[in-house]
Amino acid sequence: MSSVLSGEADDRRGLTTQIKAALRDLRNELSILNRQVSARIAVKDGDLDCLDLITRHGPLSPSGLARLAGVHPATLTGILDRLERAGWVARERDVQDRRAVLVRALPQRSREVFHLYAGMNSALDEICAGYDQSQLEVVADFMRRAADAGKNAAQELADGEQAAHGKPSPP
Amino acid sequence: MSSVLSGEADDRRGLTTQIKAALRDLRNELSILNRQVSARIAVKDGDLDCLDLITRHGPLSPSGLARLAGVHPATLTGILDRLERAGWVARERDVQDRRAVLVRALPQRSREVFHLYAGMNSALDEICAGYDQSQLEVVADFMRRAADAGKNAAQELADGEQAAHGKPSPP
DNA sequence: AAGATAACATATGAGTTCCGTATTATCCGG
DNA sequence: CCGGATAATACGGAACTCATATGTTATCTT
Repeated sequence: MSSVLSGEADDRRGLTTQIKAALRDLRNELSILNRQVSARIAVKDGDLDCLDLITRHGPLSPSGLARLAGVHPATLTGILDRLERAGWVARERDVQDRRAVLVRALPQRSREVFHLYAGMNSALDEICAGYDQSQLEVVADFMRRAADAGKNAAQELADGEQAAHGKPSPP
Repeated sequence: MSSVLSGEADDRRGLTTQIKAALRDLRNELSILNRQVSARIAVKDGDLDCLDLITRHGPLSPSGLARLAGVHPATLTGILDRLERAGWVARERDVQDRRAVLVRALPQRSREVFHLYAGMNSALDEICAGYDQSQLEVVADFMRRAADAGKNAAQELADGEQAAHGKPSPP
């Protein structure tokens, strides 16, 4: 068989491994950056994750947010208490369903956190400037797929947890 | 002025914005995945971050790890206590400097966590299979740069914190 | 249509974690 | 050797997490 072909296959395998390693690294560094930013605005890093979710996924209910963030509902109450007390978010009752609450991010303070990410932001601009358009498309595409894969993997783990403690598997 | 050129510039700007959004999303999803994995092995998610760092950056000292992970040294003592008690890592005294300690990951249990990431792992294999070699190189390269940018940004924030509380700026 | 049931958010409290500071052990320069 | 610096940990108060309980409102059942 062709050594050229198997050589290419090896390269691909190696690259895939490199990508996984880079992804672990990336997650870790971004996680640390997140921690530093959190410390600056005097919230827990989990709180900042939630704030980010609230900002991006519009006004939403605490229970929805709990599912989205993968935290216990009671924990989320505490998180929202802190975010609300510090003026990051507002709670308002849902007019459709008066049991429910809608949480929305307040725009004023959001600028602060944006400013803290300014360094990372401009660094990313510089990095992106080094690629051509089709390459940027590849990168954006890859990251969206990877994020989706992460979401699915997390969901499967959550479901598995469910199955382990509850009924084995619904028919 | 050329509408074609400004159109391309607009596309690039849009792509850069998309990449930043995708990166936020990616970080968030991976963070949630991390939380689920942590819950499965009964450790805090910060603990898992540290375990990952220990695994990847070989045996290292608690103080080095504290710097690397961006956590308070006293907090790290607690983290290591938990990881050690559960059999994830071992502490051993450094023979060169008997004040110091070396922390190393124990291989046995590491397989468990590997298994929990199996779903994500195979999903990434599939995703990577959809790109050709040069595209994979672009992705790997981008992620390494982004991780580096994150590290620098976090470092700058940490230094700024230092400057804010200590001397304004050393000459 | 009325009552039972479920869903939503939050209160409560026990157990755990975080982190500023103090303590102990060790290294290094003079 | 000794004084100062550095590594890791001990300690304790404040803060956090989470299982469970509670009060309110919606939805289902018959």
